[in-house]
Amino acid sequence: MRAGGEDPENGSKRRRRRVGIVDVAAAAGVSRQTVSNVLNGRSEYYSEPTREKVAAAMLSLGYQPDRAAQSLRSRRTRQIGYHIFGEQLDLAQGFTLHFLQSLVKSAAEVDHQVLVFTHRHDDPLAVFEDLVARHAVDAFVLSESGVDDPRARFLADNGIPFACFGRLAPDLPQHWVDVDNVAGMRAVIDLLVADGHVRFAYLGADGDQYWKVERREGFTQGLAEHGIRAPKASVFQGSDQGIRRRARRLLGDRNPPTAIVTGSDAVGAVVVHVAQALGLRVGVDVAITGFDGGAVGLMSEPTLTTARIPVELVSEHLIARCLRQVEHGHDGRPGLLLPTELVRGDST
Amino acid sequence: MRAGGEDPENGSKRRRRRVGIVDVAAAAGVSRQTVSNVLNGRSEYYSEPTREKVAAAMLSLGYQPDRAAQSLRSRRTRQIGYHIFGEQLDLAQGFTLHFLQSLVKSAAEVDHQVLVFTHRHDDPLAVFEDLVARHAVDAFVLSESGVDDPRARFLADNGIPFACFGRLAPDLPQHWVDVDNVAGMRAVIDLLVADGHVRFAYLGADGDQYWKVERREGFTQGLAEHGIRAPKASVFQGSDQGIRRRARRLLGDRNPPTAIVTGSDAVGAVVVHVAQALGLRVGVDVAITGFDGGAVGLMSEPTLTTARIPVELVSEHLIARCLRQVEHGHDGRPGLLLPTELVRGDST
DNA sequence: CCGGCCGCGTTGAACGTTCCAGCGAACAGC
DNA sequence: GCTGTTCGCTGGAACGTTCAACGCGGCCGG
Repeated sequence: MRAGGEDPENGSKRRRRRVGIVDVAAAAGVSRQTVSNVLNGRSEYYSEPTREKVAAAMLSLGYQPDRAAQSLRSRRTRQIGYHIFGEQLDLAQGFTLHFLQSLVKSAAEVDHQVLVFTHRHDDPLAVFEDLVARHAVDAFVLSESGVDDPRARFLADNGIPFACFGRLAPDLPQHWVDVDNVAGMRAVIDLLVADGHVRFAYLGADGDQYWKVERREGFTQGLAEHGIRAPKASVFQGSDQGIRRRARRLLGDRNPPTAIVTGSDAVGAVVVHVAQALGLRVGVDVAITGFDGGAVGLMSEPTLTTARIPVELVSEHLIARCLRQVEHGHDGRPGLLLPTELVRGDST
Repeated sequence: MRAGGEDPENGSKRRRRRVGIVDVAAAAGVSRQTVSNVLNGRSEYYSEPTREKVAAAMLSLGYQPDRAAQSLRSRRTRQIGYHIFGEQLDLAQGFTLHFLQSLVKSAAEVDHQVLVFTHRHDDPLAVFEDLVARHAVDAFVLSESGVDDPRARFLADNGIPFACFGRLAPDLPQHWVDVDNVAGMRAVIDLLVADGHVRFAYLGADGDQYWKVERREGFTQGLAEHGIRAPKASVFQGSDQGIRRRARRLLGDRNPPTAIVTGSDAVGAVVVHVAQALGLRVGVDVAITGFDGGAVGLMSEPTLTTARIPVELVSEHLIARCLRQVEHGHDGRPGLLLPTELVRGDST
């Protein structure tokens, strides 16, 4: 029975009241507090038979706890804030949405919800304080966080719980989860070397985010391990346009690389693009790899060989870390580095 | 002064209490209710001088209303639920995120927040009812809504406020905002015809969503208006792979189209891709157009000529429609059709 | 001069939950 | 037998806000 109209049963006084904890208590023949205890799983305060009675009553009355009331009294909102940049106009959007979906799912599993917000341009940090002051969220999840992320610094300074997707400076509390970009990239190189490639190039988006630097590092380290030296000119980071230009130049060379490693699926897709425009068969004439494992790589043709980021694990851990801080007031554990998963596509 | 530690000023009793409406009332020398009235802008219940006193007190105390308490008493959460599909693995993701950003911004402007959620697979509709029953949200915004969207039908049946980005069946309350795809596509055709194109083809993603059908319709209508007939074979809707194949076939023809119109920027980018792989200069040898005006089209090379969806307007109206229902219990206004904006890129 | 109404306020009572202190019974230790 | 402790449970009192109802002076129409 969904919502609905009249209900004579409870028409004695005024308008129909919401079924609350008191109704459940009455139905189960216990006190409010006991119902509350059952609801919150404080198993040391009730016996098994009581739990069953209460559970039955809740079910038959279709009881749902009221978030607002719970929040007011317990000072916990069961909501996690996710900061989304307002302008962000690049191809990483696909990945961001994918991550957000995953985050929402992970939060739902522990009965939490995700509140998405943007900052005001005049004071980008104010909104973080506001949201927690007004009791809209318990904690924050930040993605695209740089090592010296001002948001993280601000939150840490104010003792507001948070967790970042991306590493943080050592003097900040290590509330982060990240993937091992170096290892992931090295695995990609291993695969390419095993495939017999000898001439390599690296293309990535510009910026000094940890992951961008690391993936490039992974590239050179991986090659070094196989005794291959990457010439300076073959490693490039730049804008979308710059990458296209460089890719064209590399591939038009009379001694072109046999494998182009890129810093993300988005860049990889662009390079595939350029290669095909030059009449090359990707996966045959030249190998191209990405990094991420999201939709972009899967939808490209040919599909990209890539290091998949375990998005589900990442978000799960981020949520867990937030909750730990909310409950314990801190999270003693160090940052968490997760491995990527090598996914072989048709581009190599 | 941000948060902070000790504050001797109020150390008389227990721990430091949150600054609430009563503190403001005391500081301003008025009653709780008056502060509340000022806060909620019920201007018929207070005079201008009182308003100023209260405002000054709020400012000096740094008062922020507590969302939880407000929600509990007023039965309004000031939160809007946005449903995001859990699996969605296509290139429209970029647009979805763009739209979400815009929605968040529009909501923020009327002091509302956006709660993102996904459905459970066993009962996709349950979560909608849950969220409103537990007082987590006041209303829902649905995007990617089909004409006969089951979510919209469910919400309408249960009297839950909502607004859709996308048209709805006539027997449903017309809580929707949409763009005029037909007109937008016709404008694109007009431009192409003015540029001297004579042989056209249409490529779009498959599916029977209103917008997909409409954009295709706009294509044929637009051509008809100029006395051009589009042969059956030149109009195609299919999967990503299918589109690539068809594009290759079209462009490899000995009498290829001079302009390829596509149903979205994502498809447009793919087609640009294919054309370049065949050695064609997009914008010179062949014109290609998109539809959306998001990042994909802007980041592609050359940039796509496209019909831009006024995302900001759309989300603004969606939020407005939600609020109207929450406040009035309904929204008498009919669906809203917004025009697109023709954006000329380098692909034509 | 009276009744009604309007402008501007006020106070008590919710809203639905969890916190806090306590309480009886059972069960132990000495 | 007395004290202490744990288990399971209870009722009163918040949490910070808005709702509902009412007060009171002044103004207006009759």
